Amino acid sequence: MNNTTILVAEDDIHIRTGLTDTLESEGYKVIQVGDGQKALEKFELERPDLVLLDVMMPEKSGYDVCQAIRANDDRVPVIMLTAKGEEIDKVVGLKLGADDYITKPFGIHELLARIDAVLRRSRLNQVQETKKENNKAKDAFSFAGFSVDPKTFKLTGFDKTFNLSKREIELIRFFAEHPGEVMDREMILTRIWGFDYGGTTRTLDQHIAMLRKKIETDPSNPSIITTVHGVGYRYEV
Amino acid sequence: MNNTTILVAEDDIHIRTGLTDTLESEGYKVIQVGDGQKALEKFELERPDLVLLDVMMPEKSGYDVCQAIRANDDRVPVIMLTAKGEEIDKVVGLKLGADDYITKPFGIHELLARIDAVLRRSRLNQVQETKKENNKAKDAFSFAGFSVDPKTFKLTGFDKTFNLSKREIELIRFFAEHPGEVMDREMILTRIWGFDYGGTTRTLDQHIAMLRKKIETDPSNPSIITTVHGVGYRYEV
DNA sequence: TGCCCCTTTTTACATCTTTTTTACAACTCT
DNA sequence: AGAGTTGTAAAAAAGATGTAAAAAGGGGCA
Repeated sequence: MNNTTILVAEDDIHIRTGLTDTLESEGYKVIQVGDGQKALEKFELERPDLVLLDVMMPEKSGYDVCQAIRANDDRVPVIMLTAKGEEIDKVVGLKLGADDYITKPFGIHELLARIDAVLRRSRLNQVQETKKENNKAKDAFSFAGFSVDPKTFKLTGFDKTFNLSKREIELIRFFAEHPGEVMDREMILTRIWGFDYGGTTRTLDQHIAMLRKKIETDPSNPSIITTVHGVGYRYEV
Repeated sequence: MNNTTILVAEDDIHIRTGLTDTLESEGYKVIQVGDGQKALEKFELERPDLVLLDVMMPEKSGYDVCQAIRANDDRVPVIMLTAKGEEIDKVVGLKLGADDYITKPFGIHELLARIDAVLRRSRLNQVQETKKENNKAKDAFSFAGFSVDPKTFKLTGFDKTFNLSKREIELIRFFAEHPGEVMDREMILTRIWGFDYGGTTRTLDQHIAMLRKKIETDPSNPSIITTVHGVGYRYEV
């Protein structure tokens, strides 16, 4: 278990609750607020270990909040969330004091990786807590008899080798992490494509079809990733 | 037992009483009103723990009520009920302050899940009550000697395994939750198909027949789900 | 910049599943 | 027996999925 508290400041209710649920399921304590003013209040009150700040918020923008936080705490890690097209250069470039930024929509792995990274850095700064590199994300894993190597983007097994794309790796990893469970489309899209992915659900089907071509013996009659009509897909164990 | 009070504002008498009955049987205290004006009055008077607001209501729309509530209480969770095709984006998008919305017709499980979710969040905000994820909805349960797993959509038992559809899972769960009780058709349709389901009652019979094919030793002479003539069905204990 | 190549997303249509309705035979109750 | 109810196969409708191909996006590089 983990005692790290994260303050999430984001006005979009769906993104906010999505973030909250995800972070809580990762073992973080989460405080969520919907505008910049409340973010500051909660920050003073709770002194979280990390702050996720949406740039566009009612009352006070993420920029303002970040500066205000930095004015009396130059240590707590701050990650800015920016929508595509917003001027992200300013966040880092103008030295508002943010430690990182991430562009929406972002997938869960990307977010968790950055949170890990900034937390690790801030802790190294505070104590000389030499923490072993715990980078599970890049370790090879096995899937339905294949071996998947995220470092080389290769899938090998049964005397075959395929190159995988980034999405394919993410998808396979996701299924590998949930053997036997039915994963519904919304959940997959949210976790891999991002909390506010706006695209169609057919994108996912398309990727599934591509994956099946590589991993299934008979792609038109899949036995590894099966369809659960009206819900999603299941990685058969 | 539960001391949570829910204010239900909905003009359709059938949906409203259906909601009320259901929520009360779940242990919530319910205050029901039929228009937006009364919703506000009751809100001030009773200060419920959660508000269910139909968007289309006489006197004052759900939007208006939501805003008015938010004007002096930015904490109480509000869930909007919208008919299919109504512009739901506005609910969340225009930042009226609702915590969630749900599109009619909705089944009871979906509603209860969302109520649980927003209540959990609002409580997490108030106290730092770190509550473990208590997701009963996804736990496997047993039914007539079978095991039913909502995570995998599989029914296993007696050396057999079947894949279940979403409706079948819902139906089986419903019976499993009410062993020995006679469940009348209207109630089953309301709870599973939604509070304003418009279809015929034969739909249910058809689904029962399908279920019996999977679970009964002799489907034409059922012993697990029996018929109560003129009323509905019963899950024999 | 403009072009090329590769990945990702969207589109479009065929196909397949599930759900619902229909139709009629069988059944229940009085 | 008669009226209403239920069982259930089969048709119909609704909806979801598979997938090829087009379109869009995104570097890298001349």
